[in-house]
Amino acid sequence: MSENGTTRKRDAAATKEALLAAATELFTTRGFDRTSVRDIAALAEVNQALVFRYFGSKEALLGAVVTAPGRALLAETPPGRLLATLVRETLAQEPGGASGNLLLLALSGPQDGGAAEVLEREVAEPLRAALTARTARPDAELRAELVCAWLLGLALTRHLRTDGQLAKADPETASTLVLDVVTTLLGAESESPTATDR
Amino acid sequence: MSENGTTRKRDAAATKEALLAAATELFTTRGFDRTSVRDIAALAEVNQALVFRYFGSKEALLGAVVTAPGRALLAETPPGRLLATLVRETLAQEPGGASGNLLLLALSGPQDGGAAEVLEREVAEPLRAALTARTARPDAELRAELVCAWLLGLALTRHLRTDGQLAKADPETASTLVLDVVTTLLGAESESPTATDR
DNA sequence: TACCGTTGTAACCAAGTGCTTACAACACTG
DNA sequence: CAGTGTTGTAAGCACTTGGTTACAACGGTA
Repeated sequence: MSENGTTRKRDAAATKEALLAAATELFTTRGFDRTSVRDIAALAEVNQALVFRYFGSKEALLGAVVTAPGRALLAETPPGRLLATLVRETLAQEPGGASGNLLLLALSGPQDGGAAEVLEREVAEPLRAALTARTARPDAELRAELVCAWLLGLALTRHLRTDGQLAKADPETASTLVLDVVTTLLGAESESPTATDR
Repeated sequence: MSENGTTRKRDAAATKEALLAAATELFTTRGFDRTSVRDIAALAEVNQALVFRYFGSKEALLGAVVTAPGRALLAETPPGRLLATLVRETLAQEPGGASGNLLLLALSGPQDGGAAEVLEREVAEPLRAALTARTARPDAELRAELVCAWLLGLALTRHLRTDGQLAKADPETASTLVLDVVTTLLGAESESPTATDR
């Protein structure tokens, strides 16, 4: 029996999801190492042994947490709109919010087989491909990577500098500014640079 | 006596520095939580209790580690050259190297009073000031922050994507590309955009 | 009803953590 | 020489960690 004296309802799917939600919350706010399996289980109101039953290990739980949003984003966004969508969503995200935390979590995690790899495979790589395809320049790939780097920096800046200009500015204004420059960098093959990627 | 049977030479300054060097090495490669005080002491070939004698706590050691390079860079670079210097050094840093690790360490650390704050105060803030001063535009501050964000993204991309285009490309080519675009963004008040900030 | 696989629980383990403390070895000063 | 403050050492404390295990409660089936 749990601390309240009753035995929990038997619902594997529900407890698995509760665990996943709690882990996402704690990993993104405190980081991986500063979050214990017991913390996660407590927040999910679940016995800590169940983490190992359902996910195998703490590390695997992290994998599950970090894989989900990447796949979701890629699944629901057509490749042609990736750039504009990402720029707008990046600059519209709440400063200090969860998605920025998740990004940092992924980046500072283990390089191989970890969160960063998923992010690279599921988001960055398709994005670069889409950007590269837009231009005929010989150094298209480099330029695409420069743009991706900017996107990364923008996301982190918006997340970390909660009272900076980027956080205060109108998302649409900033997006336009960025997209203009990006268009220049990628080679303005379009006549209406502000409406690219549509 | 230490493990080899002898007593260590008495040199407070030297052991303190050895500790600092070892901590920098381990913190940047493994991260803060995955590095134990005993690990640091072992690498420095010093008794672990000395960490607490000289730095007070593990957290304070991190502070010392992270404060040093920021102050050094700002001290030896004239404000007018900050941008060009940073772009060039960022794009010339060895992929996967120490400075990128230090950056990630700072960003994922605690927000308040931690490494990120020092970095902001000692590097980012003066840089933004220098960039803002260059332009008469009303949204100069926003544009400066966009540039800083790019710099951050570039540093991280170069660090993390060790076999990406940015890592492979000629640093000077990439720098020129970036500086060109940045000059456009900040308003091309100069006649020779590639030689800005000199 | 009896059975059995699934789900949940508590107690536990071995290893490691940051940090403290009592003490020994040394280098100075008088 | 004795006395004193500094530097280094070993042992240990109190606690947390990820992970395991033996077992109880349950729900479906036959």
